[in-house]
Amino acid sequence: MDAPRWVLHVDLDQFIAAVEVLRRPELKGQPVVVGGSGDPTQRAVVATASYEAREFGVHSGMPLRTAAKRCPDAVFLPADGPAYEAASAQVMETLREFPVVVEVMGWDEAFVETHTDDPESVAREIQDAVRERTRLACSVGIGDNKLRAKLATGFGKPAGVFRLTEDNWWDVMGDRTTDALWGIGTKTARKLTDLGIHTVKELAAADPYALADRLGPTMGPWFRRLARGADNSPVVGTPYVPRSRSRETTFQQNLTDWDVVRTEIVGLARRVAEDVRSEGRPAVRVGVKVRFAPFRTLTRSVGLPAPTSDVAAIEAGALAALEKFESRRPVRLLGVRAEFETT
DNA sequence: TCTGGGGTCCTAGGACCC
DNA sequence: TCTGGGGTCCTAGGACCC
Repeated sequence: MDAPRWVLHVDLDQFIAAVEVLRRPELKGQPVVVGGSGDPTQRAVVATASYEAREFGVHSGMPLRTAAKRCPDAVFLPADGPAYEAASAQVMETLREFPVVVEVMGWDEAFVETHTDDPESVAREIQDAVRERTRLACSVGIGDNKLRAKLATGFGKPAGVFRLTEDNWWDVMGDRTTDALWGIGTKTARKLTDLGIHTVKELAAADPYALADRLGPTMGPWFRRLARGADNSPVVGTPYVPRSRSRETTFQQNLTDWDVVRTEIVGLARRVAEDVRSEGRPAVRVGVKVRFAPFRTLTRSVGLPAPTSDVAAIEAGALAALEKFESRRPVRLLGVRAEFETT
């Protein structure tokens, strides 16, 4: 009677590039690179590259300058946040029309929990609905939990469906390197290699005490559970409650005048204060981030005397945090962050 | 590879208190 | 005052993700 629980992970294909191609059909089939202000000589990185651009080795996170070297004929476009937000909202609205729980994970992805005997059919229906409503293609991962659904999506791209469960976990994942797991990056993978652990299978069988010793009491055992595909976290449909709000800027030319640094911090603090006000909850702590040239990043923060959404108080907090820095070396980036109370 | 912007969570050291 | 042990809070940094 009760149909089994399935988690679907819905992920738009080359989302940002796809939105751009929709409003400029002449770009279809061309290498498109979106990021920064669209000027590849600026300090900025690739937000999304179309599949055609990826053929040239261009990928997200890569400096635009590098992308331009690898693919000089690519069309470079500025990132247009509001346009992507609008497209994303349409997609999420479409998902919510199904009798499912939707957890939004970002502009271009969401988890969907459903109870059905035929998850592939639900996945296809979702793909059709999204394509019909937004003209965007998505891939869907099907899993018996969120972790497996998320990893499954990668095997379904582009525009496909893939199911990853306890049954095929070892066949699909066992021999892959540990960084194939969601939550293991290059740093952790390297530490694991030092322990003689290279593959998912090896991590799953590793000594939990050795892992805890090297990677921490929480993270060590958690990585081992990841390698087994274990995850009992729920799909959460309730609105997301942010823990912090922040603003930061990388300057095209490093700042050398500390008066200018102070002015910029005040500007960022005002923007953050606006975000705090619109959040409707007071901030309890304010932090400042400084990236000195060439690339050393330091942070300092202060607790506020009392929880507040007041612009002047947040400004004063940011300036107090800034005063904690001793170095006056050239500055590449400045950021201001406000933290809300944790409940 | 001359390395964005917006987030989350964990860890570790020192301060402080009993 | 040659000095233990445990708990908690604050702060900075690191890793990861989209």
